[in-house]
This record gives sequence, structure tokens and C-alpha cells, in this order.
Amino acid sequence: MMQESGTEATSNGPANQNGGASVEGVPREGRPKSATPSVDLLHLQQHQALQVARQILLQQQQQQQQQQQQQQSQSQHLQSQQNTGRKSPKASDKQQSLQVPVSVAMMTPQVITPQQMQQILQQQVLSPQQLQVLLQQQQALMLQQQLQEFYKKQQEQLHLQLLQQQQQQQQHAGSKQSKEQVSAQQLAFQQQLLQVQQVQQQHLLNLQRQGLLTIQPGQTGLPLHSLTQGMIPAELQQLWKEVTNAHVKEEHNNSSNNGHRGLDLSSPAPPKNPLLNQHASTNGQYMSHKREGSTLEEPSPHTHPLYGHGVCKWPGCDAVFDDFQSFLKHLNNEHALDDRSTAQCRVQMQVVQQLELQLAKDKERLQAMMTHLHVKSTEPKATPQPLNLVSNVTLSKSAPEASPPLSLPQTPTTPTAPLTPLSQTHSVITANSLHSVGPMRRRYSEKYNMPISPDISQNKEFYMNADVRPPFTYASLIRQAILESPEKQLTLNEIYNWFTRMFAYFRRNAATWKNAVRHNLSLHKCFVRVENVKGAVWTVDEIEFQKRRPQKISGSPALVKNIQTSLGYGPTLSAAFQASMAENNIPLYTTASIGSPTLNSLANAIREEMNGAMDHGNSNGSDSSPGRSPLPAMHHISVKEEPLDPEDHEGPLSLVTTANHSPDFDHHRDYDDDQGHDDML
DNA sequence: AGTTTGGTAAACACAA
DNA sequence: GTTGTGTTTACCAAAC
Repeated sequence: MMQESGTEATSNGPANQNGGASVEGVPREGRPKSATPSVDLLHLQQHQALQVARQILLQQQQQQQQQQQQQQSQSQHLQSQQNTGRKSPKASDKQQSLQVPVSVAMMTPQVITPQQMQQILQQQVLSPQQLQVLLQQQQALMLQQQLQEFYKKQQEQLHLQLLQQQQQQQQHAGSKQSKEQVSAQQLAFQQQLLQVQQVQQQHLLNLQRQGLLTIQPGQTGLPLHSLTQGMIPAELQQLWKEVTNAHVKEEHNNSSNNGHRGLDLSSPAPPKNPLLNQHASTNGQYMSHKREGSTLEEPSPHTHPLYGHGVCKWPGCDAVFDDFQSFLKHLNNEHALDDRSTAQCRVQMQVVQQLELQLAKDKERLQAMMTHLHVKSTEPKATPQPLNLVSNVTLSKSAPEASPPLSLPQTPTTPTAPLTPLSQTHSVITANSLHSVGPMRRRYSEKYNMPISPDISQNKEFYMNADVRPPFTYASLIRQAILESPEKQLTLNEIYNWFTRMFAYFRRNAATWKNAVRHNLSLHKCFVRVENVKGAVWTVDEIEFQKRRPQKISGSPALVKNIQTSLGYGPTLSAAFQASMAENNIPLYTTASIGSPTLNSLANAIREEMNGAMDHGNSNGSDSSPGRSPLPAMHHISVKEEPLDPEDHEGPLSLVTTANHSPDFDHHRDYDDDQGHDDML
């Protein structure tokens, strides 16, 4: 690890010097600087993610009183950390920063602003898993706030109405009829009140049932206490919807278009749920905000969602204000309803939606992780640092128990034997096993006894959003891009677009990586240029691709074969795929569990990455031809050899594809359109 | 220690 | 002349 970063630095040095003359004016800032810290970051992310998972487990198992104690102590710790910003953690900070996000996610009963969230995202301080937890936390807290507000208001309303009734009753005491009416109404109100309370209870029960709710006695006096654990957003939203629909219709009539802005946020992309919208626009303080705008009954003085710590929280604003009034003035002046504000709002919406999406997926992942870890959470960790996921996986295979709450396909596909001597050093998640910095990760297999984190294949979305270099070679990525295309062929520009779409990392330094892409296309025989009607397209010669880097898979071929047969997949493909997975200690379940195209692509990429080695090591006689994957099903390809093999066609891809078929794909396509061109430079 | 592979930079040619 | 595409060379680092 130290070696890596060290060499990284050196490797970058010369490169920069050479490029120092910088021909194309491409900012080179990014590479060296961002790269080095990210080693630690990534390393940390892994660790953090695991810690989060463990924390969750522990928390679930422990009593809630203990939790509270922890919360108190840790949240203090955190808050201070949180405020100090989170740049690249230095080695000395490591331990601390490790704790921070975890604690933030798990403990801090604070709502993080979208800005903060974005910051966190951008700075990649947190792993996807952690982000997920964090998001859950945030959502829970926000919902909690909202619910509390709502309930409070409901009760206030009801009480108010009751009071009015009583007054009326007194006034019209004479009339017997009115008396009856009044009492009837009173009854109705009481019932309503009861209803509200029941709903509250129900929600509580619901949440508790999931083990996601922590009751903290004597908080607000409201039935709803605190939600300090994650929860399923969808469910919450549903609940929220129910509540709001059932009881607050009038209220919404008054203030649905909260206050001064009245933007039509739904125009670009109709939010799927109200909650989302609220998050986007009001940072979880929707209700209070509303109150502020509509009713003045309860002064919620300086609690504007866009105002915090004396700073305007409008995206990209950060203006500082001494008092709330000047903030309001500023808000109305600077962030009035205009194109810019609208655009910003929409952007924010998209951010939130994106997060929402990711949250849903990561939620599943977390569930799977928790389930998985639950099985063997007893395993003590050698060092506090790395948590050996691999070993867990290995063990879990034998005990697929614990009904995977989600799509966790604990099928027999879980890798049989460890395939790798992960036993010894395997400190697991090393910088090496993660997204490397500097020159693209070579092969994961190099030290295949170094388990690679499933994270990689799992977190396509992570790579889509985080500016982290994907741990795949250009060749693999290019191939993946091409194979992903319907026609198995892409123009150069389309390849570019794929890169930028799939990896945030490739939205910078375009000149550099584009050059690399072209270089790779030209250099590798496996990429075949085909003249097309419209121009030239690039295809993949699978055989050539597999040929490259004939490396021996250290895992015994027998083992591989074993797996493949046990899995029942076609020998060709699975050999390579599984081997690669095995080689990387990537549990197959990983692939299947994700349910996102990510999988599809990244798992493939990984597989490719390993394929070369596999095929050679595993040269199973009958199918000497390395799992040829779908060869460019195109017109006239001037490939050197003649790899056509309709049989194997779809082989390699099918596994992954079917396993993770996800509706998400369209989403990415859209993304492509949006980002494809603009985003690059 | 030597070879292979991959990443990066850069020069160059060519076409639109 | 500019830009995009494609090829090639060189250098370096890491892995083998």
C-alpha cells in the first residue's frame, strides 16, 4: 500500500514533467493530486463501509440504551469533525476520519444539508455503503422532523378545533340541537385525534418492526420519537404519503407551493414522491417552512431550511448573514423565481433523485450485507482496520441461511472454495485491491490473494458519481463499452461517451484519457476498426482480447472447473468469468445481488480483466477457444481470425446480464444523453 | 534481470 | 486553420 502510493507519486512525477509543456492546455491538476489522496480515501471507504455494516449489526444486537450512550458520546465527536470539513485525510487523521463518517451515518442525529451531502459525495469521503447509510440516516431524520411537525400540527389543530367547539358549545348552550351537534363534532374530532395517534403508533410499529427505529424516551412529547436508524425510503414515503393524504389535505391547499418561490419543480421530472420534493427544496424542514409561509401561529423564527449557521444554504451561495431577516431579504432577492434559481432547483432535484435511486439500491446491498454479516458476525477481526469480507463470503456460502431480505441470491453460485489463499496476509482491502490511483489498475489478480472488494463490481453507480478512477484497464473498458452496445460496435465518439457516462473520473482530463483510448484502440489487436456506412466503428475481436496476457491463474484450474460445473454455466464463459471472480475473490453473489447494469458492465469488465489469464490457465481441451463472447455481430468485419461461434454467443454476457438485469439501464442511457457531451471538459 | 503489459505524453498524418 | 480520428513512438512503472 505504501509502496503503491509511493510509486504512484513517482510515476506521476515524470509524467507531469513531460507533460509539463502541456500541449493542449489540458489542466493536469487532477491526476497527481487527486490520485494520491484517494488511495487513502478509498482505503478508508472500504473500511468505513465495513465498519458501518458492523456497526449496524452490533447496534441491532445491542440494547438501545447502549446505543443512546454511544450516540451521545460519538455524536459530539462527530459534530465537531463534521464541521471541520473533510478533505483528504492524512495518515495521522486516518483513525479519526475513519470514525467520522461512520458515526455520522450511524449516530449523529443531525440532518445534513444537501450541500453537505453533495460535498460528501464529491469528496468521496464515504464509500457507497456509507453513503447509503448516511442517506438513510438523513432521510430518517428528515422524515422524523416532518412527521413530528406534522403530528404536532395535527394535534394542535385538533385541539384548537376542540377548543372552538367548546366555545361554540358555551355560546349556543341554549339550543339542545346544537348541543348535540357540537358533541357529535367533538366526538368526531376526538376520533380524528385518536386516528392520528393511531397512525403515529402504526408508523412507529412499522419502523420498529424493521428494527429501524430507536425509541428515545421523553423527547418531544410526541408519540413519534426519533428515527436514528435507517429505514426503507419507499416505505417511509408511502407512510408519509398516507399520512399527508389522509389528514393534511387542507393544509396542503394553503401552502403546497411553499411560500415565496412557488417554483414548478415538477416540470422537468415529476417527482415520484412528495418526500423527494421536499428534500430537494426544503432540506427536510418542509413543515416548519410551510408554517412560516402560511400560518404564523407558531413562530419558527430562524429555522429556514435554506438558512443554517448564518449561511445561506442555497446551492452555490454560501452567503453569510448576521440575522435571519437579512437572509430572508437575500433569499427573496438573490434566489427569486428566475431562470437561474429554477435551474438550480432542478439540478438539486436531480441530485436528490439520483441519490434516491442510489439509496434504494444501496439499501438492498446493505440488507444483503447485514444478512450476510449476521451469519458470522462473531468472527473477530485481526486488526481494526480491514474487515475481511472475503472470508465472510467464504463462510457464508455454507450457510446461506438468513433469508436474504432482498435479492440476495444465495444460490449455489457462491464461490465454492475460497479459490484463493486469502488466509494469510490478506489484509484485505488494500489500496491495491481498490480503485487504484495513478496508472490504471493493472490486474487484480496480480496478487490474487488480495481480495478485491466486491465494491468494485457493485458500485457502478459509485463510479458514475464519484471521481474515482475505475480499476480497469482502458482495453477492458473499451471492450466493455463496445460489447455493451447493441450492435457490438461503437464509434470512437460513442466510446468516449460511454466513458464519460459510466465514470465520473472520465469527465475530466478528457485529452488524456481520450488519447489513451485511441492509443489502446490502435495498439491492441483486439480492437478492430470497421469501415461503416456512416464512418468507422470499432469492434472487439474477442479472441485477440483473450489472448492478451496469457497468464496463469494461480488458482488451480481444477478449482475453476469445479466451480463452473457446479454452477452449470457454459464452460466457456463461466470459466473465465468465475475464474476472474474467484481470482479477485469476488463472490458471485455479488454480481447477482446488485441488480444493476453496473454489474453488467463492471463485472464484465472485471471478468475481461481476468479472462486472459483464465483461459490459458484453464485451457480445457474441448473448448480451447477462450470463452469467446459475442463476437461483433455485424456486417463485414475485417477481423483477423474467424471467431464466429454462434453457440457461445452471448455466453459470457448472459450470466451477468441475466443475473442483474435491471431496469436501470434506461436510466443510464438517459444519463448518456445528458452528460455525454457537455460533461466532458 | 529481463520481458510483458499498461498508462501517459506526444508527434504525426489524414480527413472533414 | 481547426478539430477529430487514427497511428506510432517513447518513456515509465508495475507485474510477471
